[in-house]
Amino acid sequence: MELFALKGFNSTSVADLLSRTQLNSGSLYHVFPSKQDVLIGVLEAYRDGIEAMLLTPAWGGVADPIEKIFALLAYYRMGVVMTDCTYGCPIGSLALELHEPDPPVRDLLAANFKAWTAAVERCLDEAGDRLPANLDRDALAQFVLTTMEGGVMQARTHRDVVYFDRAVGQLRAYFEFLQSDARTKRRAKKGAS
Amino acid sequence: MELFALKGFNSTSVADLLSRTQLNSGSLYHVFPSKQDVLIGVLEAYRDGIEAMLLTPAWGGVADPIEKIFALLAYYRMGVVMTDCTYGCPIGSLALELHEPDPPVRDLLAANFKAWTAAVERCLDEAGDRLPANLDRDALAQFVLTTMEGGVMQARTHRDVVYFDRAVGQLRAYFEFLQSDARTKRRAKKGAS
DNA sequence: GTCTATAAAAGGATAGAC
DNA sequence: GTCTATCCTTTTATAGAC
Repeated sequence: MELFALKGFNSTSVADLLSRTQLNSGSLYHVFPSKQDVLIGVLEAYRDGIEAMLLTPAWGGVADPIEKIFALLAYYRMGVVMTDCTYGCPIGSLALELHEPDPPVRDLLAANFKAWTAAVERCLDEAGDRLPANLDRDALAQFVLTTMEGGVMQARTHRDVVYFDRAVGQLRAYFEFLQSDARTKRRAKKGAS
Repeated sequence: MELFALKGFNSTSVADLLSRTQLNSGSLYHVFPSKQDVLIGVLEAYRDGIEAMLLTPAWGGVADPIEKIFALLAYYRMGVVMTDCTYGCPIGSLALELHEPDPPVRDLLAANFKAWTAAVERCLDEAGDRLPANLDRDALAQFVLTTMEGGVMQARTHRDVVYFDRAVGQLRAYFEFLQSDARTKRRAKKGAS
């Protein structure tokens, strides 16, 4: 996970993997028939570890569902800052690096995105009537991921976290509009009833 | 440009470049001292060609400044659809593939993003008072890029353009709120004067 | 299951004639 | 400026002993 996140898949050699894991060629290949199988193992680990490795640390002490969404983004921000804007989202990086991934790899990338947006969607559901009733929660959850990935990409490229912050700031503004809209509609409904 | 967009930088071999260009090793290396210099040439070509290769075709027949922004996104959508969701934004792909690019490469990636967002920002300026006066146009222009890159990433990963469409749909909703907000403020101002 | 040694291929880049 | 031939390194993966 560490090496693929740091250098990507193609730029990580099997020799790198052996050196980092202190394994010998025979041992690694005994478990993983090919380098791609290591990638599959890594993507499965991310998918299965989203709760323990991402959501739990990101949401420590945060109860409000909408703030949980921004806490998730803040957690990625921390990753960006701590690595001097060289690291972003390992899944996103792999998704763009591998142009024509084999189906098992592509499916796992998609599964990782799905797990991520599903977590956000649960927050949106929890937010209840603070958001408009007619809101497409699926689309908004995806849009949060869109913002994170696009923001991370620009922060990395410019080596400046402000590009991430500005993306999140715009998303925050959008959420404010949505909440304000929900309030207006609630009042109108009350008045009409 | 074609090969790097299709396969990425690392997965494009010099042999690929020679075969596609019908050049011999000696000729290519006579002009480009290394493979990275080819990349630099490609990134310069994108940067210098943004008007002719991107804006002009994307904006054919579109006059409204806000619609020009969405026409730009529609142009990328076309690229996604025409390649069965395998192709996205070549700059974004390279930006995430190259984890620690040499300064000249990184600067050119950043310059490409800058040229792109600058074009969007000009549209925002043209939109005048249809958008709130206190709007951070720089941040919003970047957010359009964020949406495009994040949307393209998910469409490619899921091999389904609907993920791109949903991202753009959310951006559109945000723009509607911004325009509505600008109208409200204009009325309030008129009323006060 | 793990070890060392090595195969087999592909990669970027260069040499030197023309 | 362009040609062919080739060097040298890195890379993924395997062989076969232990």
